Parts: sequence; C-alpha cells; structure tokens
Amino acid sequence: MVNRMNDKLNQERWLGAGLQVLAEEGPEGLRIMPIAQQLGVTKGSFYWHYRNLEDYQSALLEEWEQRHTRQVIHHVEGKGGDALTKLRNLVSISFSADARLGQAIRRWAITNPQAREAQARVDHDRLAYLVSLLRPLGWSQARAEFLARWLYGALIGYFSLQGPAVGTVQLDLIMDMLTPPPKTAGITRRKA
Amino acid sequence: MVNRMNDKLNQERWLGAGLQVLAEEGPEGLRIMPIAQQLGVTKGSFYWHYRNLEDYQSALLEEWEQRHTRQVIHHVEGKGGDALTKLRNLVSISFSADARLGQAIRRWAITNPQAREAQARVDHDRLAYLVSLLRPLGWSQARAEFLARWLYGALIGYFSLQGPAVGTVQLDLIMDMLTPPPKTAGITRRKA
DNA sequence: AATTCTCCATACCGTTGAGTATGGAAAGTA
DNA sequence: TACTTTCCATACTCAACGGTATGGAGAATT
Repeated sequence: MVNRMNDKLNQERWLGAGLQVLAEEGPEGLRIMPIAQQLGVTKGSFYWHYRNLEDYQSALLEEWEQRHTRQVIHHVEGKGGDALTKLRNLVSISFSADARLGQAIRRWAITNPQAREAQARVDHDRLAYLVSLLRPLGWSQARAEFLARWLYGALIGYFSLQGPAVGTVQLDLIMDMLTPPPKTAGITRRKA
Repeated sequence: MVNRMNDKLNQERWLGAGLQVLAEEGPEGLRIMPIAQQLGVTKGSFYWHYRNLEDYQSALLEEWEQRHTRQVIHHVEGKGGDALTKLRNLVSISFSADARLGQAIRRWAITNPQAREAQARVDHDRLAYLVSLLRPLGWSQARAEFLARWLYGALIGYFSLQGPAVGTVQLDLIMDMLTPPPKTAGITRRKA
C-alpha cells in the first residue's frame, strides 16, 4: 500500500493518450503498442495498469463519460439566462466544440456494446436536458421530446457534413424552429 | 478474349458480399479471407479479380455510388406529385430505408480518402436535390440551402440515435418545419 | 542492510492480416 | 487433339496484433 505519485500519473497518461487517439484516428486506432510507443513506454507498462484491452477501453469510456457528459450542461447552466438563452448557448457551444471525440465514440458505439451503453446514457441525459429547456418555451411534452431528438440528431448530422460553419444567421434560423408560434387568433400556424 | 458468363458473376458476388459486410460489420469488416470464406472460395479468387484490397475498396465505393446515389431520387421523381409531396416521400423513404450501409460508408469516409470523396459527391447531389424541392415551397435560395443541410443532417443524426421510429405524426411536424409561413399581413412569423 | 513492492523492458507465442508464387482443372480455341 | 486462357486452390512469406512469462532497476518498507 504505497500510493506513489507516479501511479495515477501514468494511468492518466494512458487515458489521455487513449482519448487523443480516439479523437484523431477513431476507435480502430486504439492499439496497445502504438500508444505505448507514443508514450515512450512498452507493453509492459500497459499490462501493468490494465488487465487487457477490453479493460482499458472500459476505463476510456468511463473517463469520457465523466469528462464530457455533464460538462456542457454545467457550462450552460453556469452562464445562466432564461431557457431560450440557455438553448441558444447550448447549440452554439455544440457547434463550436471539437466534435471529433464525440464522433469517434458514436462510431465506436455501433460495434462495441460497452461504448453503446455509455453513449446511450449520455444521449439520454442530453435529450432530457434539451426537453427541460424546450418545455418552458411553450411546447407540449410530446412535441418537446420530438424536437429535442430532432435538434440533437441535426447537431450530430450537421457535423458529419463538410461545409460552412454555423454563424449567427443560421443560429437565428435554428432558434426560430425551436420557438413555438404565438397562439393568437385561432391561427394554428400555417397549413394554408 | 472470351467474356464468359462467370466473369461478371463472381465479380458481382465479391461486390455484393462486400457491401453486405460493409452494412453489417462496417468498414473494418472488409477483410479478404473472411469474405472469401463466406463466398466459399479462397484468396486466390480475390487476387484474380482485384489487384489488391485498395482496388477492391474502390470498386465497392463505385458500386455503392451507382446503386444508391440516384436511386432514391429516381424513385421519388417516379412517384410524382408536387414539391411538397416529393419532399414528404423523400423523408419518409429515408427513414424507412435500411440505413446501415449509408452509416457504414459515412463512417468509412472519416478515415478513408476515397470514401470521403465518394461520400462528398453523394451528399452534394442529395443536397442539391433537396434544395430543388425546397425552393418551390417559397424559401429563398440561401434559406433553402440551409434548410436542406439541416434536414439532411437531421436525417443522418436521427438514425444514429436509438429510439422510436418516425411515424405520421412526426412526419407532419417535420413537414411543418419545412413549410414557409404564409406572408400575410406583415407578420414575419413569430419573433414576438 | 535486507527485503518487498512498484513499475516497466524484453523476449516470446499464437493468431490474423495482406500479398505472392505456383500449379492445376475446366472450358474455350486452333 | 494440342494449345491457350480463365479462374481458383494451395502453400508459402512477412508484418502486426493481443497476450504471457520473466527478470530487473529503483523506491519504499522493515
């Protein structure tokens, strides 16, 4: 029982390197020897800290879930404002953030059960948060849930298309789609 | 110079098996020996028809582009109707189609340059088609382009989320978002 | 000082991958 | 019938991967 400083440090180096590889090369880049070489160590180090590759992958997913799940939500809540402001901040942040890691894990989740479970948890939390922001705008629960899925999906998909970034104008259009029409004078909104 | 019937047949078997593997296991499943075993042949067959793996992958991408690029568009155009009807048919078809192959290639495009180019071509065509359907509804060119990207991205992202399928109700909501408001009486539409 | 524990390097094994060399069966051609 | 072409099986090579076994340097403990 020693708890030397080096213990955690090198564990975190393995985790950091793993997340970096995940973001840059995707899940198929998660191979022991190349990462070891990048860290300046050998496989001996790896198999000291982790039982096997699967164990390491679990640790990576846990690390990601810890780092990124509630991070964005916490940030948005910290900036304050009403629901509409938070929503706008959330979408804006999502578009500006480096999406490579999220994309890699979503890609990973297609084939890896552990990644799929972690991804499902994160998605659930984010969708619930989106719904909680959409409800005060006047949407019904069902419609807010659909809009949340639609918005969240659009954010995911938008990233996978190359093209111009989202500017203020586009942000306005998005917010417009998320704002319910005023229920004045029996007009249910368009529909000729 | 013989042009035996078997020539093309076994080429197409390799292509078909490749697309199937691509859809079921993703791009990392594209390995020669397992596919050969599934086809009941050996690597000898493979290296007769293709110079190497890269050559085979190019052929697969070309095959996919041929099969799926204009297939959906052609289908929608064949059913006829006005722009709004076509748009609804397009979204409906997109949601009901088996998206695994498209997902796999989009995933592949992240790391593979050839796949990325093919994907970019397909995306460009589909976006242009979407814009051509959105314009007659009354949107401006710029807004139609944004909406097309938004809709297309949302379709991509929606698939990567597990959850309930898109029913008639959701389809109505989507179409509602794609329909411009009537420009009556100076109301520019919401915005308090 | 002797011992134990931590952390890692080295060397090895089995498997799987891409790619090559070669031979051979079947069918088509002369 | 003799020859050529098509298509594939077999048998290799080489490299990279995950995983294990082992030893050893250095710090911590006694």
